Amino acid sequence: MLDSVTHSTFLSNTMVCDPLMSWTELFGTTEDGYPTCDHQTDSDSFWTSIHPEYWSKHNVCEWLQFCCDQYKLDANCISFSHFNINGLQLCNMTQEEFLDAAGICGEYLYFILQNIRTHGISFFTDVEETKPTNKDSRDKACVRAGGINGQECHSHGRTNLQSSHLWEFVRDLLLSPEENGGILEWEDRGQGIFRVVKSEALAKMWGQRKKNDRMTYEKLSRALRYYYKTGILERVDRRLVYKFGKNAHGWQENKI
DNA sequence: CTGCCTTTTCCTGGTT
DNA sequence: AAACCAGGAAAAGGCA
Repeated sequence: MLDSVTHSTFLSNTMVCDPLMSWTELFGTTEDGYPTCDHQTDSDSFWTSIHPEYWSKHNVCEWLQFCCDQYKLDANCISFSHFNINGLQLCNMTQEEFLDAAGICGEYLYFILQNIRTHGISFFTDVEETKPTNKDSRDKACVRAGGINGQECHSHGRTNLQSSHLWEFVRDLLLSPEENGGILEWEDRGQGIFRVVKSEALAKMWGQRKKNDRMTYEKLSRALRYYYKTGILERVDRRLVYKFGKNAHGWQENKI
């Protein structure tokens, strides 16, 4: 875990990405914990049951997160601040705008979105059958383990919980104000300093995520303190205030 | 089964 | 006094 964090922090995306990897190698038929049947999840059907144009802002965010989980995309590629839009706005984005916002994963995500829009499909197996020319295969490279997890996602797929790390949960909550409910607040957006406004609510929400109704802020904060050691968080000498460290990624504004 | 990692649980003691 | 913060220790769970 720490390894992947370190990599994503110190290597550029282009370095992480291997342009030679084929579509199939990355998304295809290898098991990799994602056998074909696993794509038939409730989440998949959710995303195809409602036309993207009718997705809410929250849905858009969830969809991106779901894709990161399901297809092992590196969330670090995506500028989430650019996707604080509803489904209609998402569908109205030009390909160029979309690529700008979604970074190196953009072509692949754009392709998935267009497939959902036009064919109502999102599964990888479907995508695979109608995959574009291999020039797009370079985007696969942003595939890595440890993508962010879908917050409050309708998905109950195994992969969601598995990749659910506390700091990513906190980060994602900060990045989606609608879902946040004032639980967390940026204190200094640029420096990654944030405050836990409602500690008990945060613990409860985290407990829900982990299906653990015994979670408390005391215990959650102990887990947060362990992040000081790994550089995910840095200590801030104020009550209920934390700061993202050099090994945390994906929280920066306008940063891909 | 093993080892590693993150998180949970519990605890003692200090601070606001 | 209640709510936090600091970490140690140990154990639970997930994962490769």
